[in-house]
Amino acid sequence: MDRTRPVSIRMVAERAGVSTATVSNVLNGKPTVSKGFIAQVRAAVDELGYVADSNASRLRSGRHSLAGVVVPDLSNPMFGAFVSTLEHLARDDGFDLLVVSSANAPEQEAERLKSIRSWRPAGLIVIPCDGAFSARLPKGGNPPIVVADRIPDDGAFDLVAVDNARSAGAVTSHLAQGGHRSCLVAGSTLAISNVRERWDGAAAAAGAMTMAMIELGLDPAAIRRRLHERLRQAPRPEALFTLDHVTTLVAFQVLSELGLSIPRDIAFASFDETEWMRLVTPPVTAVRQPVEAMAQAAWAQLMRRMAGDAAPPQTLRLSCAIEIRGSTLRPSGQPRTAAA
Amino acid sequence: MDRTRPVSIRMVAERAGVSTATVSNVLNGKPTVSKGFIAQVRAAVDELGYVADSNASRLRSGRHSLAGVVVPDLSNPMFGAFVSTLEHLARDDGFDLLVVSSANAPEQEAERLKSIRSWRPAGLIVIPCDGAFSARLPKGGNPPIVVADRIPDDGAFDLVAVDNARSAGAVTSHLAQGGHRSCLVAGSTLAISNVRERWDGAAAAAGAMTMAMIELGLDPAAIRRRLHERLRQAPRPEALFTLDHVTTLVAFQVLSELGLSIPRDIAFASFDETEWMRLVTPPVTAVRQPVEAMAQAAWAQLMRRMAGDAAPPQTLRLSCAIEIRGSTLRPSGQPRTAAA
DNA sequence: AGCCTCCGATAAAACGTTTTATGGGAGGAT
DNA sequence: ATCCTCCCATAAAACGTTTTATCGGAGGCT
Repeated sequence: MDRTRPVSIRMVAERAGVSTATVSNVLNGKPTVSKGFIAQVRAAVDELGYVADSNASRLRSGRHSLAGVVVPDLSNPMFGAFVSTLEHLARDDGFDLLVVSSANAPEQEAERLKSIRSWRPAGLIVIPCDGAFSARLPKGGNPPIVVADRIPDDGAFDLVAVDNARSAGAVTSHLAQGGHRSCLVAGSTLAISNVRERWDGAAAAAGAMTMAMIELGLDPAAIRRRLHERLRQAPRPEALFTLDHVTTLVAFQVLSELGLSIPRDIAFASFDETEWMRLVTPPVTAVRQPVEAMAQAAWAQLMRRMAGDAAPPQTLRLSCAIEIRGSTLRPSGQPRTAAA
Repeated sequence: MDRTRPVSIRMVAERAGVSTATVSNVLNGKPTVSKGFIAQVRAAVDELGYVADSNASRLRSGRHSLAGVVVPDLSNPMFGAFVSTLEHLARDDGFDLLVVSSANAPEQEAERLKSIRSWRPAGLIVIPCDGAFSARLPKGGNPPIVVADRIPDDGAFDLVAVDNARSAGAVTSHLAQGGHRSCLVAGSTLAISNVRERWDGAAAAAGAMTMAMIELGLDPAAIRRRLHERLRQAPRPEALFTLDHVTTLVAFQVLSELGLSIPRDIAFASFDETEWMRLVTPPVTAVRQPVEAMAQAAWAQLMRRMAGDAAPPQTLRLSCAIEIRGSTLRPSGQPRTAAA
């Protein structure tokens, strides 16, 4: 409200009748200050509502308490949950978080990385928007970086991700065992390592089931158009497996628009669960990613790096839970041949 | 990766064979530098990958490029979308965003406000966790603050919110006109102005419909328990209107667990739409809040304040869209008396 | 009393910038 | 040739901290 210059350590010192050095010593808990002065300084701080300027503090001491987070899109609930978890962990360790979004656009990611570096964060946690991440890293002393969720094509980074291939494979073999004979796998783009790994894993576990992959892009309108087109072609696949959040959402709507009944006309499964998948009827079979655990692992690793750990880059793969639900269960007694 | 001290303006100056002042002048586009030196400096900057330290810069120049955001919970998609929009707007105006979450807890909010202030942001956008917000503001020179979504009980703030009462009233009268004779309104807590305003608005527009309000708290487990309990009591209300995101989600599940069919056994409407409400069958009637517009208005107002605008605090109320869907439509021809 | 030690407080330097004030050199006018 | 003006570059101060080095004084010892 009041637009005056914020109180500085000098004003506190003056009010307490001591030097700025003493104020600093009190606030940082140095044991060299006498009882009386401690009390005086505390009083002055309270009266003035003084909070030390973290920037100036960092400038002189070199001790950072700021970390940066770069995510593709904050409005995606999964990334929201990721950042939220991170924020709490960081807080517990005394760090604040600078959050930027790359909007899934490589140029924007590059620019954000540069601008975030101007704050000299002690460390960075990044979910890159595609595999070419390391080329966009500004050269010149970068802080420690932990890459999460999506794997860059090159570069030596600490990585935290999920076992995409295994989980996708589990879904595919579940579908195959359910008697489905063809499966369309839909994802945004193979430029994203997640999608690539999921497709590879899905294909590898297909068994006798016929598999096809379709790349739909990142724009919801385009996804919708392309999927409409594909699903109207004969023969229609007996199962649809969507590999990421946006694709799943649009696909579910498209199925409904085409009047296809799940799972009678087509089975439906998704990577990346969101809450609505439990709420619809039938509920949707989905791979639930351990977002909180991923955030936790990423932060823990970053803390180690910030503390000076110089071990070689480490990769961590977390396993997902497969939630089998009604959307992939064969309607009892209905032989598939009759429906197709 | 490399843990050396980041390049400073001094190294750039040395490499370019000029003084630090000249480097600064080049980078800030001061017109007083000769062509030749500009080129030399640019080259040195590129070679070293130099990015000026925003903190040191701010310290000397007094020009800030950091703003703070305080939200109750980043994992709530609505707040995620809010922050996401804010982030893009801020970016366009050259600001970075420090994001903290208060976890809907007053003490945490107070602590976050204090810690965020240590970064000396140029301005703050806050969604408070309850009405007592102004009491938690640290005293002593605060930056301009815009409060969004929830209205504090006191204090002179710029406010951006939605017309809760009118929108809730519209839902209630829609229910009444549909022939429902009793309605249970469920919300987290009346300590949140939104919930209070929505309840007031809903009650005011009830007409002949019997209204009851139930406060369920913020904890999902407790919400679930209390709602189960209430809905098993006779007489069961003919309609359920939930006033916030979490309550809605839990309520929808509870209805399903109790085996109640929507809208035959009970009509269902929600404030605060999320994407799944369009996906379930029947789709859920909901009030859609203009989250992006709210973020936009909040940021615009904050920009004005940061530019020095000293006009008296201003309140903005944005209007919501009411999405009438299947969950509140009377099953055709079925007289309600037969169902109840 | 004289000396040494130690404790506690402070003055001043340093961090990486921007800005103000200063200074030097080139060129034009007398 | 001398002087005056610009123009462009720089030295130095300043921002709000922390830290190092200094300094004064109280107390204990001979």
